[in-house]
Amino acid sequence: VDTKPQHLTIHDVAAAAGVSTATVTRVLRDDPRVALPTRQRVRAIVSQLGYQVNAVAQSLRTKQIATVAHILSGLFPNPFSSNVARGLQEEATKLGYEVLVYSSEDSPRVETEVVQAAIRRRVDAVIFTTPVNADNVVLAGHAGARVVQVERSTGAPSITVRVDNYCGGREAVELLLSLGHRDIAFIGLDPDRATDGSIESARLNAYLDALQQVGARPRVLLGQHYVSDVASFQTPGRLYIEEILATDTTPTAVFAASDLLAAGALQILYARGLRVPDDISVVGFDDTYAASLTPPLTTVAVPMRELGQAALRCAVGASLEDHVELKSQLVVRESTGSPTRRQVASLM
Amino acid sequence: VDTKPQHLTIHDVAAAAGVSTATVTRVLRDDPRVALPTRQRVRAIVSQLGYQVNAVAQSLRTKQIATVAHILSGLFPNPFSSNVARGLQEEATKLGYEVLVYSSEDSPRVETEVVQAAIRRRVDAVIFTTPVNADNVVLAGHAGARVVQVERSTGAPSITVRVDNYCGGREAVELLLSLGHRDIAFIGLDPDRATDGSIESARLNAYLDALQQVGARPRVLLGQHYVSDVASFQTPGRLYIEEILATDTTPTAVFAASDLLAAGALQILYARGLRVPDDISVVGFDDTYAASLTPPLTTVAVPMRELGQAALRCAVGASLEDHVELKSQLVVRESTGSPTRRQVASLM
DNA sequence: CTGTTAGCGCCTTCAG
DNA sequence: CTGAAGGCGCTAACAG
Repeated sequence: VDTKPQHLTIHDVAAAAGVSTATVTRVLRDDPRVALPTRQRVRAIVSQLGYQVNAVAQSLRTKQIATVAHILSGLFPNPFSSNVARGLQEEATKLGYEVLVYSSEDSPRVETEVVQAAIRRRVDAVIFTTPVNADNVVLAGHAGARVVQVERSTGAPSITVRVDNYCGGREAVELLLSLGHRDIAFIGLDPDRATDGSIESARLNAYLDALQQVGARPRVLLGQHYVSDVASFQTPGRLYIEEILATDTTPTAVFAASDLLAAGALQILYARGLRVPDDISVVGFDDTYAASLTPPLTTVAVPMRELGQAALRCAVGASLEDHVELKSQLVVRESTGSPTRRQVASLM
Repeated sequence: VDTKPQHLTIHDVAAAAGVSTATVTRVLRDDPRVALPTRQRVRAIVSQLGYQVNAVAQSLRTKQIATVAHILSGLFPNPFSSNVARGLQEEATKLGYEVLVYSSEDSPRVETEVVQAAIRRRVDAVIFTTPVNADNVVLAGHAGARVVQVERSTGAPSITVRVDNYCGGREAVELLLSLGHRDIAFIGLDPDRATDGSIESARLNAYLDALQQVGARPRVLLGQHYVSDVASFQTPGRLYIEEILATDTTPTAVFAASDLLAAGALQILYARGLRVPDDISVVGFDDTYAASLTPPLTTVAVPMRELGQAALRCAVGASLEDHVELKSQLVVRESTGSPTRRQVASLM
């Protein structure tokens, strides 16, 4: 390792093999019209020299970029974004694409900048895992890139990949109902305060509809306490559950709209000496932290990786549909059980 | 939006502005030797047309790639990798670089492939957050890229960025000691079974040394149960703590070599009806899951984001040092307390 | 089957 | 201060 090991070019290879550069390219690209001996000789030289084509020159010439941009929000890293990113990665590798990752840092200005950077790179597609500003998704589209919005989306038209939150919510609440619970509280973020409240609405409506169907009275606690710091995302869960515990009758179950909210709730319940699920059942949503919590949390698993995979497939045109909707899955762990006699008695 | 909006070139801009392409470039690159009126006219055309330079052509010509490759292990996504990735991202944006993310999937073969892909792209640097095979880091170096290994490293020489795990471990155990604990168990992975056991060793040795200094007897439970599935990483923690609880005397505190292990331990403790920290104190390591656990876990915070930032700075030559070592930080939460009379009595 | 030629879009001497 | 010309490394006609 000396100073700056200049990269080899096809000219070097051509010279070493005693052929023209055109022949080298043909061998590299598996063009059949090259005599076998020539082919072998070139191959030998290539591997002997350790030559690697210059993908930059190649892209310029062929206009094949084989790269997609993945723009994450400022929330990254969180399990959701990370898992989506991972799925995307996997699928990209599988299909021969590479991924440029950017973060919008939740700022429209920064988002514009990264979209422009992606455009300059002439990426084939721009995938937003939580876009900030509709104009930016339009901008990406105008530049000729395919555009995909994952889970959350602005009004801007594009391919979308999301999960059926309503259905997942129904399953969660219906599990509680089937266990015998009738006094079930809901804690979640206020749909109207979120950038795109559709996820929050779906989960909340699923809860309301499920209760209504059996004539149970809802108890909704919507987050006024929005906390943007990932490190203290449990805090709202703690606050909501405290409000609930301050009422005359404690519900027999709580449906938290996210695992993080549930985590906060579990902490308070523990501090108050209430056992889960003996004294109160808890269900989460996402299946991000669920398995690590105490007790292991029953939750609705969002197929994060699959979202990423689907997003990539759409991004490179390997999918027929333009609007994919994936199903969530209920995962029953140890935080749910039937209401005990004690609880039922206290309700009378 | 018609069919395929051809990208504009510098020629289009030049024609529209009635100047040569050379002038357009100069304006774009803020070359001072362009008359003000000309400059303004070109600028106007550029923004009016929405022209964006073709970074591919630009890179080919200038040989400035301004891109680094970040190769993650198959463990990704986990909070560690994700946070490192995030720090890297931030710093890259700040310094004008872009990041290509790859995953080695823990396979030497795949790792070789992604390193080659990075080389073909002529990236300025290759950053490994958990390299698999030393040959691949050598390969990257041979190709003229700067190479950085984060936290774990193979024997191959390169820039390294890591954290002082020994020091962090000492602080954790010394906290327990200062609280009055003398019977402290250690649960962790066996250093000899890890790819690069230096992290595991450092944490274990810190524990052993700290106990030795006060003459306390160590109780080490090393993981024979290695689980590679992220979804069930709590499992080992559960198994180890069960082994501990099966002994005659229960320790008054447990030092878990990672938050995930601690999470598993907390779950078992809860199931057995033991209160934390009243009956037993628990300390973790990493500060990944700690804040979400029940009770909020006292742990040693690893500066993951800072690792990523430092890695990027080293990767682009913006750092003076070639071997960075960052300090961890003890974060005291609610899982630690003094041993109670009951515990002390039971030890007699 | 193989070589020659002409660019991809941009930047950078070198002249004017 | 501005333009013309050449070339980065590779590929795709087009000839032989």
